[in-house]
Amino acid sequence: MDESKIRVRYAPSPTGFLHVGGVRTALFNWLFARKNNGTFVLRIEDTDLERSTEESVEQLKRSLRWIGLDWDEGPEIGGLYPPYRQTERFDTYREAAKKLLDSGAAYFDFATAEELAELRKQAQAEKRPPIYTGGEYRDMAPEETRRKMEAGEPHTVRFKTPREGQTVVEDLIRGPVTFENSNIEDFVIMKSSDTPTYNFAAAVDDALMEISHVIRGDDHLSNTPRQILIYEALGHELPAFAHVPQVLGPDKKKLSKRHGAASVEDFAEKGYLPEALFNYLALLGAGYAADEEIFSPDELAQRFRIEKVSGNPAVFDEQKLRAINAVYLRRQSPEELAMLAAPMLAESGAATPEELQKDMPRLTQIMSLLRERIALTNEIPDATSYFYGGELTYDPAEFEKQFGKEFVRENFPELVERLEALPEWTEEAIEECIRGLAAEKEKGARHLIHPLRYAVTGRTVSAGLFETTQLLGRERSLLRAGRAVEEMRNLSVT
RNA sequence: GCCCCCAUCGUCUAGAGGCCCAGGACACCGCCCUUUCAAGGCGGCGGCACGGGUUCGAAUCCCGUUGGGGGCACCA
Repeated sequence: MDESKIRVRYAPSPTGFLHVGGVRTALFNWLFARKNNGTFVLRIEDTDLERSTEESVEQLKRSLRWIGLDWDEGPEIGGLYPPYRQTERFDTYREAAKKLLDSGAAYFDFATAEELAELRKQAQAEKRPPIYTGGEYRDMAPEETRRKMEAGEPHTVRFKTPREGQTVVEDLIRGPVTFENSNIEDFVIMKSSDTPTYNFAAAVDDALMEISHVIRGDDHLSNTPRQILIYEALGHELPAFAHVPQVLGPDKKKLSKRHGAASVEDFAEKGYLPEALFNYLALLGAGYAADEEIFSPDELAQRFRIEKVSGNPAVFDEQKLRAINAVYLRRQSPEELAMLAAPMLAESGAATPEELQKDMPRLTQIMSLLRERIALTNEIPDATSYFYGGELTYDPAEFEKQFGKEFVRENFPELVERLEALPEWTEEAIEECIRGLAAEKEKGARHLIHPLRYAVTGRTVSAGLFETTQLLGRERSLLRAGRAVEEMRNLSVT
């Protein structure tokens, strides 16, 4: 196969945020294109004038770029077959419709909405499938049609579906899927507003844009025979089809906002890295070997095989995404993380932009301490806040737990004095100081470490205490430790 | 109701007739390391939906049942 001829497309309709299920099919298209040196086309399917919005178009492009899916042809880029927005291609569809009308593959239908609803009701009552076959209009005499047209009667254009035979979709993932033509109604291709329906516009565009592989959500599988019929009537060679399953929530229902997060921006907001979402989504149902799971987009593309994509719907597992995100976070350099953290800290009010500006090297060190302890970038402000500011407020119950013990009461003040006297505020000196005192008192160092940790960080968990204390700085550490000594003395002796 | 798709641990999956009394990852549970929490190391729990075939042999092939998903618009 001539690889340069491989053309795929992602064709979203701009009616809301970019759903992760959507990104995943975009992703598969992208991977397939990159793997085969093909072209990845972005086409905006905005024929639904009611629901399509300009914000959604922008949002869509932003989300795609955020996660790293760049398109080779499409809006803002151009390409061989512009325009890439269906609302700008209406003439093309009208022309194609005319071609089908002329060849007899389609016909004008004058049935009103009420008549159609009535037919549907009737079919239902008789427990027949509601398949509309055009009634008197399908084979109406040309003169009669002309007369009605001239009278200005509202009409649609319908496809004259063969009453017999079968249409088979050769699906790359599922194999041949056979549909009885008798189960396919004479579907509308041009609405009475003289604009195309989805099935028509999509098929016409895929044909004209020379799309070689249609990779899309499997909610379109049952549309495919209609599109094949259109292709054939138009005299175009068929593309290959691959229908990828939906992404489900934990309750096996289609993933939605109800599940917490469903769109790319939801996950971005929650603190996920684009690389991590990319990696996770690509893994979800793509049938990669399971021995390793962390891959770059290029590696994923090299290993991607469309026919290995699983045919069954995949449940979205945020815990796993989170785990992968943690891996990516750990892979970032402390410098990169510091760049990421600075604006977050400023925004959260934990530190002022000035002090951050002044001391990026310290933030960098902080991030290298905390890198392994966070899974989402959102956790950064909370995880680092105690490195900034002065005195802390302690939870009385926890404070008492840490400082109520006799050993602590007797020796913590001494520890603080010794720390104050330290000539050098280094990790090593601090450690020696603490361990030294503990040894003198013949107690495990942990008896001093825990209360000191609580005193200087305000929490019971942190990175290693010695390095933390060094990074906190002498002044801040001693201020907090001294304050703890005072509060300790206020504890009632029990 | 009709049409279509799908079915391996809780979840994502490996498995394309013997290599599988089924392997990995996440989650969970232990242990080790250790100043706490992570990270890391080691170990554990846990699954071929069910019933019939085909075959010397089936997670793998066929049929059915059940279950889940999707579609049945002048929406995409």
